[in-house]
Amino acid sequence: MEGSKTMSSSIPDVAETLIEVVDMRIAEEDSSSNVSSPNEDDKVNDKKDDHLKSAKAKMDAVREDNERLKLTLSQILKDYHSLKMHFHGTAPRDAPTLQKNRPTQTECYQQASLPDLPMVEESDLVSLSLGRFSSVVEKRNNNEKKHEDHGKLDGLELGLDCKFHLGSTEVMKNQSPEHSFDESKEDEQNCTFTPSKSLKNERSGDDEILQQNPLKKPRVSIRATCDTQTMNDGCQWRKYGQKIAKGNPCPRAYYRCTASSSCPVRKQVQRCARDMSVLITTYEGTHNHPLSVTATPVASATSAAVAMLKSGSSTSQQGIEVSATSSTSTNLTGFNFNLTNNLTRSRPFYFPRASISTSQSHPTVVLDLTTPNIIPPHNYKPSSTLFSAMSSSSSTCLNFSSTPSSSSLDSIASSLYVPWNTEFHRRSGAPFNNKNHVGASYNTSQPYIHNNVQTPPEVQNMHVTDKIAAATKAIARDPTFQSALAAAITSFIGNSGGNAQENHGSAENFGQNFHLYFPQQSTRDGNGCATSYANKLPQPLISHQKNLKSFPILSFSRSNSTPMSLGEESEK
DNA sequence: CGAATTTGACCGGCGC
DNA sequence: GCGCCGGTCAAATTCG
Repeated sequence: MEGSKTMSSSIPDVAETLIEVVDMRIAEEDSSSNVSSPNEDDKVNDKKDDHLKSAKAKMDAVREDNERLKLTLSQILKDYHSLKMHFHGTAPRDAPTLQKNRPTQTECYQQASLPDLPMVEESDLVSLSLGRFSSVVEKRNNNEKKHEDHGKLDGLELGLDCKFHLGSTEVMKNQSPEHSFDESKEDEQNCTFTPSKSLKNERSGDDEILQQNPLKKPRVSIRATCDTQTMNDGCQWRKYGQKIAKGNPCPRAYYRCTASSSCPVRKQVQRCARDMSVLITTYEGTHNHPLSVTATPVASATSAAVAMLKSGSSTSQQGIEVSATSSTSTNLTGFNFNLTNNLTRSRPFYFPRASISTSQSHPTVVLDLTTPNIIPPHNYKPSSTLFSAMSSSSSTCLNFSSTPSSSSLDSIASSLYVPWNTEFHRRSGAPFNNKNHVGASYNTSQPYIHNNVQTPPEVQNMHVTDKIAAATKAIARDPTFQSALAAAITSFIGNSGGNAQENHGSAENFGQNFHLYFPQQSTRDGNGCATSYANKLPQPLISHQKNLKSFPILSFSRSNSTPMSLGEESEK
């Protein structure tokens, strides 16, 4: 509210000041041009005349510019006043009711449309223009302790609202609403981040899911076979809690990023109840600090997943249905990365499925790194209808399987030849020996080993998290690949209602061949993990699958035959 | 001794 | 309104 008043007074003031400054400079130049002395010799006079002429010409040009600037300024002022009047005339109508008998949000909107309600003070405008936060404001009104911060928060909320309409994204960290809020909130709360509180105020103007789930941050859940306590993602984490969650004997650990004191990122780590070898790491929030090289891959993957979530949800009219009130799963996109290189030009490397779930009201992208890679059959034919058969589970998209088929493994083998001996693994050689992991009676002393895989020894020896990191690193480090991925997701989702083949070649501007595949069958062969995860989902989720829009699998085929090089990586 | 972890208490959301 | 549950806090404890 204070910011609104400040804005209303400062903008015209600044404009007037600018105009005055412009006039002053013109006057100064006029006076300085008249200072020339007439008592010089002819040559000097000629030169001075020329100089004067050129100076006057410049001045005329400056004058014209100034006139244009004046016109622009006056136009801006006019627009500003117009907008101000418009704002007065629409947003604040139901402000008084907030103070008394608060109506429902719908009632607020209805009242806002009434033309004959009295104008209200600007101080009331903010909270009303942020109807989504009404509950928060109300609660704060009922809370004397927090009431002191009410005005301050309102200003914050207004700023957030504007920023959302500017179209911030997860990737635009510093401009992202959640960060702008989080950081400001932390200022209020002595640098203690409390997602559950800040989440109330979070919204996304162009995100269907987030509009339907305005209270929850998007999450990215990574499922990976991992024999260590946590998956090494390159970030620094501090454990701040542990809980036994319902339905899983394994405790859920809560971590916060410690790379920056104000970093809002949280992660939850929990073993899969049905397959103890599977570690489920759920990330929430976006880092607001520079990431180390080792932290970039996973962060990029999660950011991409969140971007996918946002992009997908924004196209809900084209069929992505995500319910805010019940758990649903949207099988969004299968990523099929064809890292063709010298080793193999055969078949694409699949990342079978993308899914978005809103379990527990959190829009969540699940990246399943546990499932085997799928090789498209030789008689591979597009079939959009068959893809819907893949909608039977909640999981995944980016598949950096630890049980790859040979050819698919070969296809990324070059990107996995990484001397990836992390500090984490050196330190936690005895896996999963935390005394607090009660009920975790499985033997994790051996890495999770899959059979029937002919893999290069380097890759076989790699830990699954190393593979994840290496593969995500490969993506993160290859700008053309990243661009192609982003472009492909965007173009595909944007055209998901049409003929996907029309997208063929859309990524060629990024030096990539871009193919779309339509698998003919489900890509799970079932190490049990993904299926079990699906089984964990509430029944309504499964029943909703028939209503979900299916998407083809994307294939990114590198026209560049050079294998991706990742070997220079070294841990701190 | 400082940093990191543990763990019981607490809080808020949500369903009944 | 109550209880359950997820998530966080913060004092106590452990670790290096």
